[in-house]
Formats: sequence, C-alpha cells, structure tokens
Amino acid sequence: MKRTIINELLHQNEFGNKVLVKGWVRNRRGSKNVAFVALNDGSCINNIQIVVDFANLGEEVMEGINVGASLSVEGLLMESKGGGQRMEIIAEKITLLGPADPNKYPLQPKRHSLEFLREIAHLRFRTNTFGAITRIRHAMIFAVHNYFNDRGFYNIHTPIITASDAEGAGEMFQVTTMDLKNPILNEEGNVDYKQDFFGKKTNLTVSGQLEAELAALAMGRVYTFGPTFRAENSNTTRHLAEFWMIEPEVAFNELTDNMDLAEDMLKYVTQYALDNCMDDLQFLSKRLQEEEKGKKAEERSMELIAKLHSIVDNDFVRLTYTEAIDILRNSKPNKKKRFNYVIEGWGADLQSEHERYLVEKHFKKPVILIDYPAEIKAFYMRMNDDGKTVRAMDILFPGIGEIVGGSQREERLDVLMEKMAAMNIPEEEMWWFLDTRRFGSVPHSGFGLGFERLMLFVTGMGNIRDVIPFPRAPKQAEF
RNA sequence: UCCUCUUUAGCUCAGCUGGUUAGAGCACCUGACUGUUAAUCAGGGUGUCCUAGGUUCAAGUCCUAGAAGAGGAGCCA
Repeated sequence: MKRTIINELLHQNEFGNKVLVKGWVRNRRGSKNVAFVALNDGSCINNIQIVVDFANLGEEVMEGINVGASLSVEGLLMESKGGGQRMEIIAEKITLLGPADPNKYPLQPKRHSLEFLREIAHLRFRTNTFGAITRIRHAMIFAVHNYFNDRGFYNIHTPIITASDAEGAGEMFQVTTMDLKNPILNEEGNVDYKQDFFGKKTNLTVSGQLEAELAALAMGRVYTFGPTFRAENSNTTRHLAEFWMIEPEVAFNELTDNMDLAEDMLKYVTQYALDNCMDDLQFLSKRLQEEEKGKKAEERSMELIAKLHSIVDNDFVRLTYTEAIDILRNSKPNKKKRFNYVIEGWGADLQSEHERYLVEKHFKKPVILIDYPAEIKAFYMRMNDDGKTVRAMDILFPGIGEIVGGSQREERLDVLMEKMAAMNIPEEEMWWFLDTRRFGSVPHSGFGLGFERLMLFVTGMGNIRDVIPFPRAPKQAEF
C-alpha cells in the first residue's frame, strides 16, 4: 500500500477509505479502552490523530509508542468523533519503526525554550516551531528564485572561495591547505602563500557583489543567492558567521530603479508567504502572542499576519540621509539627550537606536535611506554631483534594522580609481573589476538582502539563530 | 570585543537577611477512568545546585577567577 502524506490526507473530503501513513509521534493520550496518538510527518504543522481502540487491537500495541517514536499506521480514515479535529485514522495495524526511549528523548509535548532547542539543533526540526520555520524558509527561497526568474534575471553562482581582499565588508575566514603547525615560510620569514593551494592567500567570500557586477555588465539582470561568511566576533540576535545573501545587480538601473526593485521584491516574497504558508504563519503568530503575554501592551509586537499585510499594502518611506539627520536632530530623544549617541550634525553615522527611532517611532513603516556621506560608505558607491554624498541605499525594517544594503555603483573609471586610491584599495588586485569600467561601462545598481533577516521578519522570530537550521556564530558550530 | 543578567531534577523554574533532610509543575513509572485534545485523578523524586578556589562553626545562597548561555552595543546583511 502506498503511503499518504499527512498534509494531503488532511485536505481530503472522502472518508471510509483505507490509508497508510508514516511519521513521528508528537503526543499520546489514553484511557481504559482507547488511546490517541498524534502523528506528524513534517508535511504540515498539523498532526493526524490515530485512534487505537483496544477492542480491535490489543493494549500491548501501545508499548513503545512514546513521544518521538516513528510509526507506520494502516487504518480507516474517518470523520472524527472528537471535537479537536476534522478526521482521524482508526488504526488496524501499527508498526513501531523506531522507538524513542522516553527517559532519554529530550522533547516533550510542551513549550521548550528556544535556547534549549538551539542546544539540540539536530532534533529541533521535530518541534512545531521549527517545522513551521523550515517550511516557510523553503517557501521564501522558492519565492526569491521565482521573483527573479519571472523578471528575466539570471542566477549567477559567484565563487565561495575568493582571493580579493578588497571588498571591505568585514573580517574574513581564511582558506588554506597549509599545515598550521608548520607553514611554509618565505625568505622574509612570513607565510609563503605562493606555496598554498591557490598560489595566493584566499578567503571565504563576504559578498558576491563584485563578481555579480561583472555578470550584470553583459547579462543585464543577474542575482546571486549564496552562502556568505563574516568572521566578525558578533554576538547579536541579527548576525551570523555564515548566512545566505541575495544580491541582484542590474545594468542601466539607477538608484530609483534599485529602490523600486528592492521594495517590489520584498513585497512579492512577503505576499508569497501569506499565500502559501498561512497555517505555519498562524501557528507562529499564536506562539508569539503567547510569548508576549507577560509584556505591557505597548511593548508587544504587531500581530504577525497583520504586520506582513502592512508591508505589502503600504509604500516604504524614502528619504535622504540629510533629511533623516534633520528629523533625528529635532526628535524628542535627541533634544532630551536620551540617545546614547546624540546627533550633533551632518556626517555622523547612524546608530541602531537612530534607525529604530525612524522606523518604529517616527514613520512606523519600512524606510529607505539614501544619499549617505561618502566617508561612511564603501568605495564602489556612485558619487553624487554634490561631491560629498554617494548613491547608497539602506532599507530599514521595524524590529530588524538594516535588511538591505545597496547602491548605484560608480561606473566612471577616473572617479572610481580616485576613490580607491583615497581608501587604500590596491588597484592591481582589482584589475578585473576596473576592466568593466574600461570597456563599455554603464550605470548599474544592486543590493544585498540578508536572507535570514528576511526570515526574522516573516516568521516574527527574535533571534537569527532560530531561522537557519544550523547556525554558525562565535563558539557555535556543533551541528 | 565591551556592558548587563543568567546558570538548581530530563524540561520550565522557586529556594528569604548563609542554618542542618534542596522543592513545584511538566516529562517518566504504576494504577484508575466509556473518545482524549499540552486529557484528568491518585501514588512514586530521578540532583556534579556550571567549574575551580576562598570566607565561615556552617555555602545552592557571600567573595574571586573561569566557562557556557541570553539581552544590549559595536561591526553589518
């Protein structure tokens, strides 16, 4: 007999047929004559209820059917006599596939702390919360590819191992095959990378942008969606050492086009979650409300599904860095010196308390900030005509902070080279990048979207380590 | 990396100004129950009180150092 996936079963309207399901026991209850087993196979948040009537099957079939055990169940699919579910399977044959010793199995049918579940990341897929997150994560990956594919973008696999040391996006993980105890040294006594695997010093990528630019300046519209590595000693709820980043890069796009693309894309993928993950979103929404019960009303977050709708239905606020500074300078917390970093004037880098004020207090919706001072942004961003700001673009989301960082790129060779010289970026290592500005250079733009930060927003989770199956962070690489 | 907090049963947590035998709920085991919904009811305690020092007649409780975890900051996506 062919196995039926539980999600398909739960959408059926025909009863009385014999079915076969397989899955893991989430819970069991019993009384003298009958026992109930909640079975889940990962296909959806809901369980199928298995009814074990001791008149049909001996009481001993329940032996070993504990939380966590895996079962194969044959029986009749019937409308449920109980109130909690539409249907159930009256078991005719139950096979215990793999027992789970209840004295050792760490999961119980009750709420566990997310910290505890992080310590058992190999088993946390078996919880409702991580099941929901895992299904939503898949849907979001799919939505991203769908979005770009439908709009004629090409997916580019940019290298994971890179030799360019000039990206300036953060500390890097070195890649080497050398013996760390006994590295090969050159005449000066330094490590001789000419003898290393690639013949030069290499690292894990911190961004696929530079390579994506090369592709965009021939293919038109491209995007990358790959793993990205930052060796920063960051211990926050929104940083990972290994994360997935989406980086579209589009030839002939100027900054406004870039903003339009990012906003449209974020709305599309959010709508995709609403259209395809409603059961899981509803579960996460309830979970979040439950968790925030103890908080004061004004500290609670907006209901998850309403929050997602508000993103889709409202335009993002667009304003320049200069306008933002004016708002902040005249804001109550600034005047009353409540900010840890009081805004004195133009040129200061915005701290997360300022970003949060703009997004969560002042505008109460996503904000796209553009035209930052050149000094606080990367070398490749296009200089504005004022000579002091660049066409940078950060998108700030409520509760998350910076979810997108992007810019129109500097396409003018002379301006770019001047900038690189000023920022001490070695020209000879970047010859291939500069070639694109030497031959058929055009205006172009792109951005980086942190996939896990998007996941934080869509799932309403509070810690980035809970929206990726196996988080990599300082002192965390167990699984 | 910096600041703050936390670490007690398998899990979630209580344990007062230091006081002798360390507690609760859930899980688990046994039994009861006519179909349960995190079932319910009765009984059963399963412990390196994070680690190493120290103060004290006496330390889960106080002090010092360390480890791990969390929250915030910085860095950023």
